[in-house]
Amino acid sequence: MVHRFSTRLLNVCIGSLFKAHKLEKAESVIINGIRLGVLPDVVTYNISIDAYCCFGIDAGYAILHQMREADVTLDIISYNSLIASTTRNHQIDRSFDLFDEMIQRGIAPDVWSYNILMHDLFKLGKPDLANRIFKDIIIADYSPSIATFNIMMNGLCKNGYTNNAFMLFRNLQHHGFVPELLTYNILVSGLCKIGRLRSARRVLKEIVESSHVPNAITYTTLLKCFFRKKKSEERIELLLEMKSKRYTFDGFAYCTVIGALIKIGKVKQVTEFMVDMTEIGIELDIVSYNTLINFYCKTGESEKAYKLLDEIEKKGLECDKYTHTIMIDGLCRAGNIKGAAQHLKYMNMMGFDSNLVAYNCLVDGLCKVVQIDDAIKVYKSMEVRDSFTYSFLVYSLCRDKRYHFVAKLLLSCLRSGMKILKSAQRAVLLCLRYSGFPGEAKRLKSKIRIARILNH
DNA sequence: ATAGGGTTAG
Repeated sequence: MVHRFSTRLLNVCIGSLFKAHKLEKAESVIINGIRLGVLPDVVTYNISIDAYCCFGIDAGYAILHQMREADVTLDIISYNSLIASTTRNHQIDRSFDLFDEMIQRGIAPDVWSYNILMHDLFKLGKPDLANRIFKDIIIADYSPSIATFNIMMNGLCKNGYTNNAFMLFRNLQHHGFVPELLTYNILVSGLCKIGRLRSARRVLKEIVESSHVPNAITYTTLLKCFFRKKKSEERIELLLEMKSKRYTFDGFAYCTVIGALIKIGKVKQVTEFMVDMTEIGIELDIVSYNTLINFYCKTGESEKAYKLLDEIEKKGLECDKYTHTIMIDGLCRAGNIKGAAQHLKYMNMMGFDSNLVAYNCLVDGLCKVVQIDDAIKVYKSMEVRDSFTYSFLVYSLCRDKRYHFVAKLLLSCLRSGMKILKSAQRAVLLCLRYSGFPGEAKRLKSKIRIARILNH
């Protein structure tokens, strides 16, 4: 009895140590426990799996081996934790292997396992398969949890079936299903994504009527949608509503609002919100810093931007690829192309997973100061390109009257299956037509058509 | 475990 109590105490202890990211401390507590005769049980190991999975599946999987060596029997929770972490670690394909392995070991999946599996299938863009599992759960009466329904509705929304999600929601309600705030937020987000603002607003009303209190997530989702839709009156109305309920106005909301206001050039309002944010005492994270640095880059206050960079370092935060990209874009805007190129080099040295946007900013910057040959040089050195890269180049090549080169570039872009703005395509055709090459324009047009058909 | 935030063109 004493023993069991000690192990429970051990578990509580290492649980909070892991939560505080004190891995080594947790490890030493486990080892000391063993020395004192307090043996870890399956719960101890499951907590460890959860903690180690943030370093990848293999780190979590290693705990399974430890369990086998310690002769502790794996249970369904061990596997569910592992399978759930495949989604977070972008290794969804491995979740199916783990599922097989689990069944082979004679561990029967529970509702959680099926929930995770559904979620993975939706994430992989396979709503049909997810739907089949959902039906199985219902038919076999696996006692679906509220998460089952939430995952189902969210997955439908994310895969372009928002209307079906809504139908499911009404159907469930009809059968006595009581939605939680999360359920409502999923629907609001789904409706916003397909631009059905009015329905989204109606759901907001329903939330209040059902005596739930909408939270910051509800509001930021709606607000982002309003900003995208350029509905200025509703935007202001909603902003006021958000501000009047201060407690729902968190760092996420501030970043959304400030980011959107920067985009539409409302400098004065941005400043007000920035003052507000610091007065409320919101702890700035790297995303907030990026937002603020972007603001100072856009207003040309580079000293302030650099000051924030110092602050990031002092706080022990780490600049991410967004910070660097924003700086590169800012340097270009300030006319310091050399500095931007240097910063990009530095960024490459640091080894970020993607520097495509930063390259695009440099190409755009070079185009804007009409150093088109340099822009082409950078373009040629890029390993990955997207429609932005091509758009920047196409427009400035047209302006520079390099018709044949731009025609070639446009075709290679389309042939590689890349989408490019229709207006950029039109620009090239118009250029050719009105510069004495109507025949060439015609030929290019049919080539574009063929490339489009081949890509479909 | 399932909902929300930051960069690039037009």
